[in-house]
Amino acid sequence: MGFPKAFYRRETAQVARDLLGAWLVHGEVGGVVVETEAYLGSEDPASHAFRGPTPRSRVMFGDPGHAYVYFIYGNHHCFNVVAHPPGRAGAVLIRALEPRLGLDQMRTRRGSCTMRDLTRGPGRLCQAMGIDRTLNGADLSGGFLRCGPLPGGQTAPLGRPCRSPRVGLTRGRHEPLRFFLEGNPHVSRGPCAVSEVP
DNA sequence: GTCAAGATTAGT
DNA sequence: CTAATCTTGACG
Repeated sequence: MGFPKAFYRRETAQVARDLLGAWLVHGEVGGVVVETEAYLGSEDPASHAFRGPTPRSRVMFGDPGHAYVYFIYGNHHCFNVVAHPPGRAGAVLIRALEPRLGLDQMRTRRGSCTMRDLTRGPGRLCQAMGIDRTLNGADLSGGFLRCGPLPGGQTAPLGRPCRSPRVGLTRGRHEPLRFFLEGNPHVSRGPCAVSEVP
């Protein structure tokens, strides 16, 4: 089971916070979310939704609880979860995962790398999980691609929720819209925590 | 049509 | 620190 739609129909930053510790699965592979970033609508100059809907950003204005996947820098995919209150736009970038399921398959896709680097960083995470643009717009509840609460039997990931500025931006750089589990080894390098979150 | 920038990564 | 690599969106 995935999260109910109402889970995604809230402030994007709140959803980004609550996605820490969530279970994400694509086919035979998956893991626990340990790092996210919120990208908002017209008020966020770093967001693809800043200048209104375009062919690419259209899904950010659409149904919460669907995937937004885009291609960047000629090599990499980034996976987002569409999340926003009614009438707005926004998505949560999944930046890092603690790998739990299908480690062999992920390793095969990623080639030679340390276990720690398997799903650390948005591009690596997509490569390991086999996520690409064909999943853009896909529903995240209960199908081949699934996002939901941590199943019983899975142990909670290490670390307390914290927040900091987002990684790799030129504009909108100061907003503390990155969320991560402080001290978790699968979190990417980035700004140190500026505050904890409940 | 043209062009610069980009929510990254691997390599020096 | 820098190159790689190609899509997107703004502008004319």
